Amino acid sequence: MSATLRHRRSHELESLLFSAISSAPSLFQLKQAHALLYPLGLHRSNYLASKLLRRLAELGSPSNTCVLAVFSQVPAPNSFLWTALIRASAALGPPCPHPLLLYSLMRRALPPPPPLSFTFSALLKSCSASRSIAMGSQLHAQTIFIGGFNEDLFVQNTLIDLYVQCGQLDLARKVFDEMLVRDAISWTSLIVAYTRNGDMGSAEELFGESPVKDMIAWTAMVTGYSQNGRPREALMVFDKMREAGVAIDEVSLVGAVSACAQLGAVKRAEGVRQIAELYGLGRNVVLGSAMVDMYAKCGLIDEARQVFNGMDDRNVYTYSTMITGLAAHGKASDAVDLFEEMVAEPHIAKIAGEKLFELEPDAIGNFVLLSNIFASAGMWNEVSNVRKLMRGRGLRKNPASSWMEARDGTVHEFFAGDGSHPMSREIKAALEELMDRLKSRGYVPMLSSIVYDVSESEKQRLLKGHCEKLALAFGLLTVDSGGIIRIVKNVRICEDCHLVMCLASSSENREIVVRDNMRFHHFKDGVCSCGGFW
DNA sequence: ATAGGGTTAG
Repeated sequence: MSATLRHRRSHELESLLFSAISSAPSLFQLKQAHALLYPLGLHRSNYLASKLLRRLAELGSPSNTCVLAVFSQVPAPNSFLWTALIRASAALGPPCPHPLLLYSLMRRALPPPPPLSFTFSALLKSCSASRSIAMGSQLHAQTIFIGGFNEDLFVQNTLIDLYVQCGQLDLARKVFDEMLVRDAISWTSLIVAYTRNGDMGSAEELFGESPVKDMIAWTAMVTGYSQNGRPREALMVFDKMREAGVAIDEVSLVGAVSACAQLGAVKRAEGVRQIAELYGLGRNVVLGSAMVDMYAKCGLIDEARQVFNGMDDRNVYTYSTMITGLAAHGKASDAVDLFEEMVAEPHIAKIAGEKLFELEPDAIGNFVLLSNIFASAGMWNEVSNVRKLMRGRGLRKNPASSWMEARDGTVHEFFAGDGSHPMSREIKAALEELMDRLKSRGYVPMLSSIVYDVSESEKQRLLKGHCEKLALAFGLLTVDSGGIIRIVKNVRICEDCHLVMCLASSSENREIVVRDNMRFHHFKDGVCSCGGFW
C-alpha cells in the first residue's frame, strides 16, 4: 500500500519536474530545476536527464561540463539518454565531445543500448553538416545491419539529405528509389536537390509523379524556376499553386516576388503584393528585401523605398538591394547616404560579428571587438550577453597594459589605473598637467571610448587612467627632450588615447611611437602615420 | 526529429 503510494507520488513529481525543465526560460532556471532533482534522487532518471540535455541544447548552454554532468549522474543510461547526449553535443558543437565519439562509447557500454532511429538521424545529420561522406556511408550500412532501419522513413529521409549535402545525387536517388513508403519530405528533398543542380527537368518529373504535393514542394518548384532564370514559369507554377488551393506563406512568396523582379513586370508585382497583404505577410526580412528589389527593378523606386522604410528588420541584403536600386535609378547621393547609414558598425556590426564567430569561434579579439561596438552604441544588453558568452567559454580578456623601456634598459609596465609604479605620484601629476595643457588647446575627452555603462565623470576618470597615457607621462618625465618616446601596448590603442598622443606630439614637441597589437603609430606634429585608420 | 527563402560585381 505505502509502496504504491510512494510510487505514485514519485511519478507525479517526475512529471511536474519534467514540465519545469522543458519550460525553463533560461539556463539559470534550468539549473535551479536541475538542483531540485538531487534531494529526490531523480537526477538518476533517464527520462528527466534526457529532457534536461534537450533543454540545455535548446537554450544553447555555453559549457560542455553541464552536458556531461547531467549525463554522468545517471547510473544506467538508456538509448534515449545516449541519443539526447549525442544530439546535444552535435547542437552545441566543439567544446562538447564529437557525436561520433559518443556513439562509439555508446556501442561499448555494457550491455550496449540498442540505437534508435533518431540516434542514427542525429549522427547522419552531423555527417551531412560536415560533409563527411565516408563516415556517413558507414553509418548508412549500420542503419541496416545494426539498427534494422532500412524501412524507417525518418532514417531514410536523413540519408537522402546526407547524400544531397555531400553532392552525391545519384546515391540520394538510390535511397529514394528503394524506399517502400515515401512522404512529402522524401519527395521534396530530392526535388530541391535537382533544382539546386539546375536540373529542372528531373525536378518537374518528380514533382509531377509526387502524390504528396504540399506547400513546401510547390514553393520549391517556384523558387527553382526563379533561381534558374525562368521567371515566367515560376509565376505560372505560382498561379497553379494558388488554383490548387494550397496555402501561401512568406517563403512561398519570395520566389514569385523575385520572378517579378527579373521580369520587371509592374502589374504582376502589384498582384503579388496584394496577395502578400491579403495574407498579412511581408513583415519578414527576406520577403521584404525581395520586395524592395522587385519594386526597384519594376521602376517603382519610391515604392521600393517605402517598403524599405516600413521594414522593422533589415540586414546586409536589404541594404545592398536598396542601395543598388537607388543607384540604378540615378539617385547616387541617396545611395551614398544609405550606404553611410549602413556602415555607421551596430546593426551591421552584429551581422559581421556573427560571420566572424563562424570563422573563428574562440578568438578572444572578436568578443572584445563586438562588445566594444555594442558598448559604443549604448546597447548594454548586448554587451552583457557577449560578456556572458565569454565567461561561459572560459575566455578571459588579457588585462590591457603598456610598457616602455627606460634609459637604463629596464622595462616599465603600466596597467589601467595602476598606482604601483615607484614614480606613480610624479607620473599622475605630469599627466594631469599634460591634460590641462591639451584641454586649453581644445582637447575634449572622447567619453565614447569607455565601454562601460557608467556616469560621465566616472568615464573621465577611467579615461585618465588608461595605461598608454601613464606610459606617455612616464616617457615625458624620463626621455631626454628630443628623444623619441616609444610605447608598446598589448591591445589596440583607444580613440581617446590616440587623440591625446596626436595632440601631445605637437604641444610637447615630441615624437611618439606607439606599437599596438596591430600596427605602429608614428605621432609627429599632431598627426599620426595611420591616418586615423587602425 | 527530417524538406522550401533575398542583392551586387566579375
